[in-house]
Amino acid sequence: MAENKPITIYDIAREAEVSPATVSRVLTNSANVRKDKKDRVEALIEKYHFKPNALAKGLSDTRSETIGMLVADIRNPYYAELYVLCEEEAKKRGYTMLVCNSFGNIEFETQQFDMLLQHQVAAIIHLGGAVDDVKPKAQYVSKLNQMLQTTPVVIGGMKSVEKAHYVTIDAQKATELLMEHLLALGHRQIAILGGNRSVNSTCVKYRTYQNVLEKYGIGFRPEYIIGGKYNYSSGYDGMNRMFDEGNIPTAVIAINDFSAAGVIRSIVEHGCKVPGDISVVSYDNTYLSDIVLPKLTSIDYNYDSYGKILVETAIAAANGEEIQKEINGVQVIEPVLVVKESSGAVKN
Amino acid sequence: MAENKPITIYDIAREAEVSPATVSRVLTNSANVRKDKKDRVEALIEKYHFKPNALAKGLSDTRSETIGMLVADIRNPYYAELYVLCEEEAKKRGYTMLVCNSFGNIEFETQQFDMLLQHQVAAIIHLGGAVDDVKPKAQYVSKLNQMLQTTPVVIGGMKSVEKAHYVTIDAQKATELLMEHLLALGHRQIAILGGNRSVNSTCVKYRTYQNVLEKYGIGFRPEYIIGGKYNYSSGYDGMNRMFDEGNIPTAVIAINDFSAAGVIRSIVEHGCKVPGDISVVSYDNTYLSDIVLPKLTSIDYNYDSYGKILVETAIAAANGEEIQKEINGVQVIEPVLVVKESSGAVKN
DNA sequence: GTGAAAGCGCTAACAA
DNA sequence: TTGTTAGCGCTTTCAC
Repeated sequence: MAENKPITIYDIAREAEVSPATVSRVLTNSANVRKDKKDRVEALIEKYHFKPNALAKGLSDTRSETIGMLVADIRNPYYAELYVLCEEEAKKRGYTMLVCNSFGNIEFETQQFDMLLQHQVAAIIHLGGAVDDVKPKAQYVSKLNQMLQTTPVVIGGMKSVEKAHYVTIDAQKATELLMEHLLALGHRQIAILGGNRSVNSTCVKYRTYQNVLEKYGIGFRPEYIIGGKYNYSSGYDGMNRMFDEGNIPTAVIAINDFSAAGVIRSIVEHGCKVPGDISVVSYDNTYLSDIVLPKLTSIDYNYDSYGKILVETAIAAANGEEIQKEINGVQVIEPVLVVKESSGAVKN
Repeated sequence: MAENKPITIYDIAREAEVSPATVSRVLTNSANVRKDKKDRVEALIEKYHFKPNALAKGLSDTRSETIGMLVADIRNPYYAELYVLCEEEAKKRGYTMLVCNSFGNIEFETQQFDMLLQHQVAAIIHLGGAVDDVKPKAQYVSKLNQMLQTTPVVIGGMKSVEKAHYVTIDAQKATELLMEHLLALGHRQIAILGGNRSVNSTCVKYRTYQNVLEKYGIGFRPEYIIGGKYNYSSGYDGMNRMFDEGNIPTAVIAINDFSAAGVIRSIVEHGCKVPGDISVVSYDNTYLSDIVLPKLTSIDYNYDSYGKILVETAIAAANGEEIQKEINGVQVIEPVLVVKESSGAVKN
């Protein structure tokens, strides 16, 4: 069963007739080494497929080269996409990503933080879960503060604690884009569906929704705000409820692509057409939005730069650098409206 | 910027007036420690939120407690699901998962393997990418053999190298289930769409498809085998081609849920109904199959036990144990047909 | 330019 | 039961 003892710089050093320190030097390229020695060492590294032990490196270095990432659920394409982009950027800069899931459970979240801490990550990127609470849980805030004593944390969410770094989506702008798009199409009966008011961004979305209605002098109907979760069923159930109660809007804003898919199913099952009878738009523009039929008009966040900013900020913070683009600890991600098939002119 | 020096077992030891070894003992629960000392140590651990440095532990231990996992693309719900289940099982057993993506690129794959090796993972689980090649790439086989000298590898795919462990889906059985389901519904014009013959499981699926046709005395039509990739467009384009060429089957087997979604779009765009005019079934039964409209009849793999087996096997192999359930290095995952909405009786 | 040696934080003999 | 000590594999002064 695979039990060859892995080789070390000592083995290389011995065979190359140099000191371990010299091997280390060529490995890290940290100092000049005479050509011939360097060549000999490199040849042996090649010969044995030698890979320096990352644990030992991390131990002696003090500085680690891995970035921890805690997301709510990697199965959600929103997080998966962001993670992949972060990994790409991290790799480009010589870092490794260590991801894990919190599944929105605060106990679990704390455990995962500890795990990341134990692995001496240089910084932590945290998306989803406790970061999104309108009223942050005491346990989370205290854990966060504790972590911040040793490890910088970059949070995708609204600002809560002073020392952390924030990269926040402009949920207000996102909602305005959606509303203005629908209003321009002639919609006046607009519902917003899914999500929980205790979640910061959702709260902002709901509020902005109301503000825009008011601004355009459109009466606000509480039946048009249907809370829920962030999954398929929540969209499906919510829309079914509107049908059942006879409150049928001409357009629905779904809290994300999953719930939009559920909304569409409900609409179709009720014999209506999207967007012919009812328009459906959503936040996130994950690949789901292109798989659903019709393709979803949705809010994109320019994921490429989002991921890049997260990692850049994490690395900069890990090195104790100032983050230039940060205003009062926050960087803002601009949402972009992507119009596809699920929204159309209001039916007369 | 977060620069408090992290505390160590020495700090704890000093303050508790015991030796570092004793602190280590309570940490690992590896030996009896007198109650009062244990209490003092635990109190301090609590007080300082002390978390032992996983790198140091890994270094001294010789044995690491992390399992590396290399998947083709974590954004694919098939891999994401499996990863999450593996993480769960690993956690239950005190292991940490370190995931990364290969994106089907052999160079990249090799790099990621090296990264995992450097991190001294106890074992590697490898899904997708090079594992699936009908004719394994020389570079892959050589890398695999090199890794196997020090680290056990569990592969989700067909057997290629002797020393590795395999957990293989029974693609033949899966295809038989699909075919028999469609045949029972009266279909005789069945197409199979998407995927590449150079991929092992796909190859088996194609072959079995032909065998079943033959067994039932149904003429095989080459126009009904449409290769492609494993994504949405490949399903969409492939189905469009069938319409264009006038080869319109009454049922389509899509290589996975993504391509099935594309197939459905094409069908709907051509004014036909699923399953009224054309039935569509697929492999994998990821959550996509429930989001698509109609919900996809699909092949499930009992992911729970699949993930569990992967991790169990990895850990057992890491500990040099025999894998009981293995037959000649291979464990087989039984596919299960899940009938939903996208398949129905053939149209008369 | 290069080697010797100390140290990163932990575990695991080995003594006591 | 507990402390002392010697590593684990690497980096990094500090001399030379």
